[in-house]
This record gives sequence, structure tokens and C-alpha cells, in this order.
Amino acid sequence: MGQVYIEELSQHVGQEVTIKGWVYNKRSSGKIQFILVRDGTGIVQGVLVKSEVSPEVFALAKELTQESSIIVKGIVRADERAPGGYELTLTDVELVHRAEEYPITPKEHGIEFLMDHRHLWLRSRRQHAVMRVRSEIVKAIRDFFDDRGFLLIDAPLLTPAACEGTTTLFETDYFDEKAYLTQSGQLYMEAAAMAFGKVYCFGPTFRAEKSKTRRHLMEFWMVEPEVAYADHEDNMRLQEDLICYIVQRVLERRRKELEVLERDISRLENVVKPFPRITYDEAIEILRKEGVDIEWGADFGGGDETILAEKFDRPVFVEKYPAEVKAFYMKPDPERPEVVLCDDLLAPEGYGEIIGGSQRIDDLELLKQRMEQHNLPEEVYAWYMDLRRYGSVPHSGFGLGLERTVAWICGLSHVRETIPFPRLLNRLYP
RNA sequence: UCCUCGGUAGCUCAAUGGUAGAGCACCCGGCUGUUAACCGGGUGGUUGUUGGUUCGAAUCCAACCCGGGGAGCCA
Repeated sequence: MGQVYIEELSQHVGQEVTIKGWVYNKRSSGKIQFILVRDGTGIVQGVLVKSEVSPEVFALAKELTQESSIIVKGIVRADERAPGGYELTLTDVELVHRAEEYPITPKEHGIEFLMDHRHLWLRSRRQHAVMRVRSEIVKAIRDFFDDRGFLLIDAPLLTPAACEGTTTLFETDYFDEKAYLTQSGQLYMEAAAMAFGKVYCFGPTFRAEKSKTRRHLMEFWMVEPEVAYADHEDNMRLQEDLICYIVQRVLERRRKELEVLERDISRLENVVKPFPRITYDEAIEILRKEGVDIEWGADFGGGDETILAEKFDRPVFVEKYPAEVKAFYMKPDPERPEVVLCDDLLAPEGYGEIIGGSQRIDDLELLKQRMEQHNLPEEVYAWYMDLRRYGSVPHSGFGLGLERTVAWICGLSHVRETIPFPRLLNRLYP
């Protein structure tokens, strides 16, 4: 039998199979050796009995080090004692490469050490679970939008100016011109929505803010749908549907990984429509009742968001913020122009804002006025203004932060484990 | 940028002014069902850096470097 992956072992009980992988760990009892083999799809214990294999193979196995690459042959056996339910009675072991002393031992390590060895840390069981959940969430997002007739439109990463004009951007040289790494694809999605109706982009974005918290990365992934003729209400319904779809998919297909991560699954099972909605005004009232000293017009901090989110057992929408604390392109509420038709979706359990969305300004004069107020250069945004000159329509969209969503669904205390190679303040390696 | 906590063996930590230690990793030996295996032995240190106080500093003081958590900002 040729190469088989560990996740497929249940289909090969009683057969001799070949596994190509690495030594995860090893235990020995003199005349019997236990070799934990991982191949990227799982871990299986190979049992090597001295009296049943050649002396050369038994001696070779003794020399194996953690993470040495090996090709083993063995007969698949269902065994109650095995954590995965299956074991391999080994018949042959071939050494591909004997690993040097491996830095990450089966014991505990500190976060700095693990981050310095992120390229190796990815081999461990917990990290496998996180990456599989991340991959599932990405696929769920794509399927959700593709199935609803959205067109994937990739936004540029190099841009001539800030999208929102608020956060600090990474600057780079573009043939003697200044260019910036994008902080959002949204403005380009607005152009695409006027061309194709329903669109989304999904890619990395960059913020040069010196943020040093469990919720921040310098480089993170965001999915940003934009829909022509959609209003604020349509926008929130879309967000609700997307989040429910993602959570259901992970519950269906990645339950094992959630168990490895010891995630409280009942908290995720609560995530069903409809999500509670509160206005900014109501949020201020709640915070004041909790003893928070906050003025109307101020934005919420991380602690404020946690207090609000803890009032509910599922994600909560906070809508209609004061215009001053939000981006220039958000449409004012016709009934109350001092607030805008926007919403933040706060994840439960203190994971904070995972979505920010709004209906956009579709009137050229108002947009011009807002850009002046924000000191944004009109030349750079000329194309964006054009969208209000040639068939302007009401439209809405939002951005979902992938890493915060993964952290929430996995129940991780920090976003740095949700991306394979995190870019953090003071960390560009590996 | 600010607040706060920390830096001792490859890793995780102990040693609160008086001889720098343990577990794991690694090396040697033992064990035919181990599950972060276990048992015996061994290797391994400029205590982040510089300066100061003291008979004596990992320990007290100062500055700096690096890191963790948080604030601001945001997804």
C-alpha cells in the first residue's frame, strides 16, 4: 500500500500502510518502542517490538530524535488505548533526516521563545487546530459570498493615500513617489459595487499604529463586502447571516479542533439570529449605569466594549455613532444628522469589535463637505468622488477582521496565534 | 508615547545580602504497553548590560537594552 495520511487510517484497518512524516515524540521500554508520528493531518502512535523487526530497524529507531523526518510502514490496528483510536504495528522505519536537538520540547515554553520559533511552533498540536479553524473560516467566508452571487474583486495593497485618513500607515517609496500599504480596500470596493452590484475583497491590510494589545496586529486580514442599493438595515442583516454561517460551519466541520483548544462550544451554539441591537445612545446609558465616566460623543475603549458585550450571550450590534468619531464617508441618519448610519458588531466574551460597517454617503456635495472637514486632499480622491457623479446610488458595506474572528471562535486570549506569522510591534521575525 | 510586570542553565522556574539549584531537553545505562512514560548517573551558568552601595550582590540603588500585559487608536 502506498502513502496514506493519518486522518485516513480508519479506512485501512488491518492493512499495511506507509506514513511519511516526522517524529512527534518517542517513548521506549527496552524491548518495545513507541514512536509518535505526525504527518500534518494527525498524530499516530507506532509500536515497534524488538522481536518482530530486524535488529537494524530497532537500533535505528533508538537513534531517532524529536522532529526527525521518517517514513514508516505498519499495520493499522484499532486500539482503545490510542487517543485517536488507531495504532500502527510498525514493520519498517526509514530515516529521511535526523533532526538536530529540537528547541521546542514537550514541556511548557514562554510566549517570547515560542514567537521566536514560530516557524517550528506551527508543528504543534494546538497550532494545527488554530490554523485549521482559520482555514475553515476563510473557506466559509468565500462560500458565503460566492453562493450569494458576490464577485471577488481584489483591492490594491499599494495606495496613494489613506483610505480613512485617521490611522498611521506604512509608507514606502514608489519610484520617488510616496505610497502607502493599504489599511482598507473599501473605497475600491465602492467603485467595484457600482460596476458589479455585489462585491467583496479579502486580503491583508496594514496599520502602522503602535498598538500593543491582545487585539492588534500590524498586518491582518479583512473581508470587505460592498453592496449597491443596500441600506443600513440590509447591511446589518448581511453581517448577521455571515457570522451565523461562519460559526455553524466551524461547529460542523472543525469540532475536533475546538475540542483540542478546549473551547466552550455551548457559547458558540448560542450564536443564532437575531442578534441584539443597541444604539450608541443606549450603549452610553448602559456604561454610565455600570459606573463608567463617559461623555456623549466619545468613542468606546476596549474595556467599554467588553462591558457592553457581556450584557448579551451572542454578538451585539451597536449602531448610530456620533459622526465625529467615525469615518468621513459614513451617511448621516436623515432623522438625526449628528449620528451616522453605521454599526459595530461586538463579539461576546470580551473579543471586541469584529465588524465595522456603514451606509456610505451617496451625495457629492455632502461628501465634498466631509472631506474638507477631515482635511483630505481632493485630488487623491477625485476618482472616489466620480462615483457620486455617474449614477450614484445608496450603498453599504462592512469589514470583518479575520484574526479577531478566529481568536473569538477558538477562544484564544491573543490574536497573535491566529495568523501563521504575526507582524507585531517589535516583531518582524520570523 | 504613557502605565505596569518581568529578564537566573537550551527551555520552564526556584534561590529575598552569606557556597547558584530543580524539572524537562541532551549524553550514558535499565525496563515488552508507554500516553508531557518511568528509574539511576552525567554534561550544562560572565544571574539582560553598564555603573554604584557593601567585608560580601542573582538579591539593594541608578541608567540603559529586551520582552509580557494594558492605555490611546482600531478590525
